[in-house]
Amino acid sequence: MDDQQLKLNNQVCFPIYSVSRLITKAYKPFLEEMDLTYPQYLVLLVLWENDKLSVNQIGEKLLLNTNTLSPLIKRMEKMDLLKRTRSKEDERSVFIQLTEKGKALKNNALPIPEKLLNTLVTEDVTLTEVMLLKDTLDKWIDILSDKKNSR
Amino acid sequence: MDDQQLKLNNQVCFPIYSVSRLITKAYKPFLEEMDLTYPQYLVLLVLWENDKLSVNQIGEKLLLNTNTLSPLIKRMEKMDLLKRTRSKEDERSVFIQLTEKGKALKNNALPIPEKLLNTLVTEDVTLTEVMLLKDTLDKWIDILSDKKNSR
DNA sequence: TATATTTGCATCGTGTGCGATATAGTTTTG
DNA sequence: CAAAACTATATCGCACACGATGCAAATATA
Repeated sequence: MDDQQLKLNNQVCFPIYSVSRLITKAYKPFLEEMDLTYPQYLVLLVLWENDKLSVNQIGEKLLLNTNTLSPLIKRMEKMDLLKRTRSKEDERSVFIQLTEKGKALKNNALPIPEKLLNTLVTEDVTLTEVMLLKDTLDKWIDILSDKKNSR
Repeated sequence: MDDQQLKLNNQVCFPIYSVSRLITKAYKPFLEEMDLTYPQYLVLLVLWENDKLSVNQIGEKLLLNTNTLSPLIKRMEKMDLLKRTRSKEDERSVFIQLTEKGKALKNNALPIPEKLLNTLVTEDVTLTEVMLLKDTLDKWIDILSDKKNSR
């Protein structure tokens, strides 16, 4: 039987899986200056854009569930990057807000995206190509996450 | 200061990270019929293509280190999918070989790549688009892993 | 050839991801 | 209005990833 599709080199998903890990590794030197992991950095990106969100709201933006976010956010609270406050309107909700230290980190983070882009955009990989890739990935996120259903 | 680049929607790495997790989730229903996780499936892909490899050789193909592979492979040995044999030429090396059960799983796996592709190739995302994406990702793997240096 | 270095694999600790489940608070419904 | 259904968050268990480190075997070098 034809098993060409089972060959590693013919897989589309494997390079996505690998590149994802390699990119996390590429972030590492920049992030560890701030004592951050990549998922923690993502939480900060969300909060820098829109402070005071519930755990769920952060999860919707990052496509992560509370069973991942809860401990992650608690570690960040321990690092004094944010604080957790239970909502008074709805006692089930917990609002996440940046501390001064958390807000201040934004300045340190400003040069990071460009540094990463310099690694990823080269002779071999043009900016146009990267934009096309992002387009495809964004469409896949729509297909694979249940965003559509919840709209 | 301009912080547009720090916005989540302008990030290229975030969709890669998300899609990687979403694809693992898309594999799940097919893989758990065989009691496999995605990384375990990747190890099998490698071994179906080329049985009897050392732990290091598998790691080179999957871009994973032994600290990840060792426990993973031990779990697969416990599931009777493969066996580990210390090399006689070089006592440091451990060869990994499929058991009959491990070989037999290949037949169950044959339809998986097409099923995944049916999920990923739709009205919105053409096959051409997917091929272009794979090209870009493969180039990034070359850039980000140290493959070049070790050649 | 004795010593230093390198190599292949493994273990440990930490931080995710995520399915399953628990719990408390809120809303719906008979 | 009381019971049922739902919701937001948290906890638990398991399986990765990966940096740091350990160890034994192999290789290089003085």
